[in-house]
Amino acid sequence: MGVRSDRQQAVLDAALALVEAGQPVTISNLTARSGVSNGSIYHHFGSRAGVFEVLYGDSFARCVAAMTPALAAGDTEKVVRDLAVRYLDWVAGNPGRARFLYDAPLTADPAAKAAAFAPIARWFTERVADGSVREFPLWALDPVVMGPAHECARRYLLGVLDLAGARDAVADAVWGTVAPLG
Amino acid sequence: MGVRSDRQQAVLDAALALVEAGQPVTISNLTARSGVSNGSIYHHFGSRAGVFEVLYGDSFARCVAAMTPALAAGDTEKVVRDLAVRYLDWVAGNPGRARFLYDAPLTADPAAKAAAFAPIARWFTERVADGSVREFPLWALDPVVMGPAHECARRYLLGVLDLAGARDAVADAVWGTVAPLG
DNA sequence: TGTACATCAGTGAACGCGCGTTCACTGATGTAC
DNA sequence: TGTACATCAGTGAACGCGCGTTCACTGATGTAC
Repeated sequence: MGVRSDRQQAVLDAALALVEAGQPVTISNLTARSGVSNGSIYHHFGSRAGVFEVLYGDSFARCVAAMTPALAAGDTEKVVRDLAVRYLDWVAGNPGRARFLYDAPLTADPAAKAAAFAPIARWFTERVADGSVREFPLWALDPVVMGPAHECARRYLLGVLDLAGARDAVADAVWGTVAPLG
Repeated sequence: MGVRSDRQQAVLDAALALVEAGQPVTISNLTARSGVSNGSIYHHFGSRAGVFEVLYGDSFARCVAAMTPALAAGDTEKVVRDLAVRYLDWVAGNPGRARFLYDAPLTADPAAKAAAFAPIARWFTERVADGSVREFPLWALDPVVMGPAHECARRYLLGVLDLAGARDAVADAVWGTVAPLG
């Protein structure tokens, strides 16, 4: 999806607004929120799932882009903690997109996701190699190391957890999962 | 819900089987799988949500019951690792119930859940007090400390993670979130 | 012991509703000659 | 400079479908007297 017309953007914006409002992303809700007719939505996106695919790809890229600047810090512990905190802050600032990523996790192909994550993965591979981080299998990076952040994000999106109040505890825990054994 | 009739149990079994098969738990699917008529389901459970409530309470209790024996071990690290591993094993052995707990997290009242979790919470409170475990806020126990286990369980249920192969990495990480700083 | 009635388990056709999708159509904007 | 045609954006009524739920009903099992 190259250039995006005003109408396409209006539909995508409406989809996000609906998710944020906790309302179902139905075609009729999309037409009501965006002012774009249902036929026009099908003309541009092909199907309801087509809207979701675009929104998913968009959101995933934004999320990773918000995290990667953390790698710039020099200190290993600071980088790890900052990655976790940046993720939480992105979720808090983009609840619609985050909900979207969790609700439709099989929408994008894994290869594209892995490519986007590559810089972060490489950073960890290097630190494992030089011992500044505990050894762990690379597949564990997102589900295991970032596990505390993910679970807190999910509960925040359900409305049962204060994410701002969880920042420090999550950063502590995430660093704890990879900190060298004392 | 005190004594449970054969028919009630048949409906609950069918609901679990449907979730395990990845099929939607609709009333018509329940009648087809269980042989119980839709009217009878409404007679016993009041509504579709009524079925879910019973199943949720049931499953949560079983899950906690599968974990608490871990507290019996003497060594602190062993207990923490065993809690994580027992949770993963319960999920692997009861994918239908687990999927259910994750899909309908607001079905049960938090007080009942907290009560069931109390023994485990108390164990951690004691270890925090005597320093055999790092200090962390108690609300963080499930989402943060058990975060790696939860995220891996969720991805296993989506079919994108090998849970048996994740046992060690998860146990390492969970212990890392609470291990005393070296 | 018999009779009348209340209660409860269970049935399955029928309902209204909202969903994603289709389709015939309009109108504006290139493009060929 | 016109004219004919193709292409594309956009419309909105209508479709079929599956859903949760309702409801009038049957039949068996207490219970009162």
